[in-house]
Amino acid sequence: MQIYNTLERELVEFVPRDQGAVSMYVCGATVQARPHLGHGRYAVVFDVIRRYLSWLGYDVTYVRNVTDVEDRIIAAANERGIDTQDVVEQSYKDFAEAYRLLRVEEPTVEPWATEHIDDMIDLIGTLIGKDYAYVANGDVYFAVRSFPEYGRLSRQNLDDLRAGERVEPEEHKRDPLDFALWKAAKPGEPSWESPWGPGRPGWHIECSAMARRYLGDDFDIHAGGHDLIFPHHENEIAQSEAAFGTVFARIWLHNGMMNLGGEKMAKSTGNVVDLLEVLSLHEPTAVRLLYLRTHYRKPLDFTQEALDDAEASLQRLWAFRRRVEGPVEDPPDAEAMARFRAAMDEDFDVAGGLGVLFDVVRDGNRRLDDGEDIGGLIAVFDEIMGMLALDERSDGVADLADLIGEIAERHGAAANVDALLDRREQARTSGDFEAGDSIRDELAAIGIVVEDTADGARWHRR
RNA sequence: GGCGACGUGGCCGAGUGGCUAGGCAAGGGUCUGCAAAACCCUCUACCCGGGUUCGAUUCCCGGCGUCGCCUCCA
Repeated sequence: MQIYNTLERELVEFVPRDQGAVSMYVCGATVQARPHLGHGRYAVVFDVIRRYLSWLGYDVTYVRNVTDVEDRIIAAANERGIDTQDVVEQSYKDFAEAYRLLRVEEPTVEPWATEHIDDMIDLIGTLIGKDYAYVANGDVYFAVRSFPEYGRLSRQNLDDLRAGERVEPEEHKRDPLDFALWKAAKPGEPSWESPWGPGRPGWHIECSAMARRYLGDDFDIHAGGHDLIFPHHENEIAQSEAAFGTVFARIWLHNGMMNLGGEKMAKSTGNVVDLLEVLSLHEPTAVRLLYLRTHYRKPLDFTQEALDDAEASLQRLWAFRRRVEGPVEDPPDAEAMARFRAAMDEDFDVAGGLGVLFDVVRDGNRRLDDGEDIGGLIAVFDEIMGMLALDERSDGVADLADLIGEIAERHGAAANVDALLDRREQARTSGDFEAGDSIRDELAAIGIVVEDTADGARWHRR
């Protein structure tokens, strides 16, 4: 299997540290506000990579952190006049709900930054002890120029960086490029005791501390958004490798940004689409498919057309599966399965894999029309759809039963769709098409599509 | 200014040194009381200019364009 490693800027053969197991760390969200579409993308894209590795048989340890102490959380709390804890709690709930709707699997471990302050303090102490970091007025900074490898990930030359133009006046850095490991407490901010006085951790240190705690040194995959390459991931490498003298992460994966109107979606610019809103207006699985249609490393422009497109193609997939009832016993068609794997093995080319899936659908439909048995293709289909977690709808329309009940009452049927369809059939055979059509229309109005087939009427949700 | 990515048919979007990716839309058809849904068929593209090659959308060089990072960011 080949994976694109940002560190090398090329495809590398994947060889895990421990045979049969994969250790993976993903930079999760800073819980400061509601998630936008970009957050959904990183979550889904790395979820699929994780699922694929598991599907291949690897025992995957998947760590995704929660940043619950950070400048923007404090800013959000001040702005709204509430406690930082309330900001964190609400935002975390929103993220969790979005992940659930998108069918993102729970991480193996979900460490919270504030629960690992001791680990961070230890790490900072080690860095100071090795002269990679220094204390200044209660702050602790990492001395970038003490780490010769600095800039390797982002291909940046220290002298070319434009940092320093925005150094805050209260900072006491020796070099403008130095970054904070520990920030001295300010009034009204959450703080913890430390050997350097009360304060709170800088942003980058948490990932170094938590990744090491749960995955050790030299773990397999570190993933995150493309915008994290510099400075976040660059700084993580510097901290970890300076402190422990070992390789931090072997492979770095970065997902492309979600764009809106051709420009990056980011809260700071207001150029965002609210994720939970989209998920409430559209089938979440279609949003998942939207993310998956584009290779994870490329930018993805969000448009209504693109989402409608994804929704329509998802309907095609589901419609195919509806043509064959129940699970199949047959072994998956080997050729199709191999084509799918070949695509996925080349840097997780999910879009290419979806092409294989649609080939299976077309081929399957054709052979079904000819009255052939297509168990082997259905098995492939189920395998792939299950692996990608596209196999079922994921919304929570709870009041659908009530709506069906209302319709049933009007037509004197039992309160379920099948009874209504029986009713419609009676009406049609007695020539009362008006009554029959009315049932059909009313069901359509609540999102239930009636299909008349050679074997009678069937229904499904739109 | 430095670093980097990308430019594929109406739209979206994989991939490849020579052999129709795929999806959506559109057009045609099958089915049907009507309709819908569903299914089938059709639609042969790779920014521009050089170069390498028997042959380039695919490799190399240059240009143009779009975007990202260099400040918080998935």
